[in-house]
Amino acid sequence: MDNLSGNLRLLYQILFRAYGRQYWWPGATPFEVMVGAVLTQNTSWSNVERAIRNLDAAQCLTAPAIIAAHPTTLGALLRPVGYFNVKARRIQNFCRWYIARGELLAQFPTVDLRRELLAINGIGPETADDILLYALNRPVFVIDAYTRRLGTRLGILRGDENYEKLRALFETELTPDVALYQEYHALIVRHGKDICRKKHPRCNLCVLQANCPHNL
DNA sequence: GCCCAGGTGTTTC
DNA sequence: GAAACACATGGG
Repeated sequence: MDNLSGNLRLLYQILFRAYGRQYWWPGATPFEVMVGAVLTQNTSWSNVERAIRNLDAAQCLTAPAIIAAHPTTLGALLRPVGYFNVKARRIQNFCRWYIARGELLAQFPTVDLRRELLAINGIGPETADDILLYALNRPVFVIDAYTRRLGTRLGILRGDENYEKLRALFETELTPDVALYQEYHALIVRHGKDICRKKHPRCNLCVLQANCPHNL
């Protein structure tokens, strides 16, 4: 576990060389990014895109419209993302907070925003950090299942660390750089989608480096 | 037909 | 407190 800083930086370089820039988050506006962050919970992004198109087509891609919509109507638009009844409630909860915060949002300190986001029913640590990093451009490192899996397979992590522990790990070892955090998380997800778990059950480096021990 | 996906909240032991 | 369960669609 020594020289972790070096490991995390090296991993970033390897991923960047393998995949290049990812142009994340896919979303036209910050608000759309926030909505997408809630909708993508345990759901593939292609399904989220359908739901966002539905919202847009129904003139329902604004916070006031989402709040005003009947939960059943909203649920029908969200059908493609799965858990649509749950997520209808969740984005309404989020939008009520978003409206209440109003223009002052951009000026709030990151720690305060994070605490408030986590207090919303339906916003957990990953969703909160997606919103902070990709919609509000705050230097918060996003941890997800791909991050855990990759770190575990590379032997950098044990795998059972809790969310805050992992976030602290990355944020301590990397300089607080929004562009770096945005790109790093995007690369981890890209790699996670790219590798086939059945072909590479043990090691994620195989597909990145020809000199990985498993390829020798 | 079965497993998984850019999680989170509630219920149960 | 941890562990199990509920939420639900679309793609491989």
